[in-house]
Amino acid sequence: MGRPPCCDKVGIKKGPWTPEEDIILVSYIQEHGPGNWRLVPTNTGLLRCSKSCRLRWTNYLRPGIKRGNFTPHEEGMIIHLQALLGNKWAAIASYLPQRTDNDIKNYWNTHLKKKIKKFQSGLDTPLASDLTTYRFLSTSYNERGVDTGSRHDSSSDVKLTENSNSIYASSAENISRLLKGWMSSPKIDPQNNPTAKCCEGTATTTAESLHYYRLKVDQQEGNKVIPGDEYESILSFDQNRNGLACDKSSCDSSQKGSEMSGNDEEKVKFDVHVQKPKMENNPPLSFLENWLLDESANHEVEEVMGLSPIF
DNA sequence: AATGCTACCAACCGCAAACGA
DNA sequence: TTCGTTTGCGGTTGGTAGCAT
Repeated sequence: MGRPPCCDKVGIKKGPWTPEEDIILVSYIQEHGPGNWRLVPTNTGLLRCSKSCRLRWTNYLRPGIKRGNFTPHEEGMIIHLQALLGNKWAAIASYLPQRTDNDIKNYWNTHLKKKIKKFQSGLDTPLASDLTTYRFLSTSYNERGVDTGSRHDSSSDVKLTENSNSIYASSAENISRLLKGWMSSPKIDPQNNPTAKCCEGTATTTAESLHYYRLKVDQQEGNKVIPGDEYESILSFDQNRNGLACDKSSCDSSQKGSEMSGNDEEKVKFDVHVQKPKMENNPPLSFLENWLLDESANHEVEEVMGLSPIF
């Protein structure tokens, strides 16, 4: 027999909160501050359990909460963060300070999951109003091993790269930057670390807490993320260097490239398996904050939170 | 107008981590 | 170190509004 639920006590009210209850709770918290939730029902006379009081405050009454009407930018951030972090709603919410984890979770379950499903099945065509979201769908899903066919190259990203005013970089650039940040400094110097010249790619999250990186090394165009390509070699995360490591032969683009393509354009495809860095030593996702801020660096907040000027 | 279906979201539940004695 | 309590988190549920038939 486990611990009885806190809300099973006799006389404890359940269900939607009334405005009167809200006022009582807010008044109490204004006076005493949030916390010590166990005392809240006792001191206020509310017939609610402490848990319910805390939830009501954090998800609804707390100041600074923005409700409803998720902007395309917010949608994009949620999609992207979900792809990186999984269903860590609290962590995702920390990057959207005006939104609660519950709100984000609800929005994901009711809107975004469907959008992604549609997108993956190829049934949906990105509309102008949805372009920002689709941008993130591309970066977050197309390169993670999900079979998305050729949509990545032919649809949203084509439009993106056509417009230099885009507030976001292309998928490949974004992911490359994300990865750089994820890997964290010190950055490996390719000159001194010949085995590390392919340390850029795309990140996805898997159930095994591994991050799979797939990239194409192209001597003409530089490193590029490519979706849906074959894996050619495996690289691992080097904890000591805080970067990717691989054997030199598998990184030898000329050798591999000629084997693979047999033409002048030498390309090597890598699949990079990277162990997730330890969180306690590596502040989680601080790079993402920087990245998100950087993405909007040339734009007013209102502009970024609304539609991109390309629309 | 009545009924059924779907989407949405506030709130609940259970688990686990954090905290403190 | 142990154990009880508190807090935080993520999954799920249930009520309700809106729409279709």
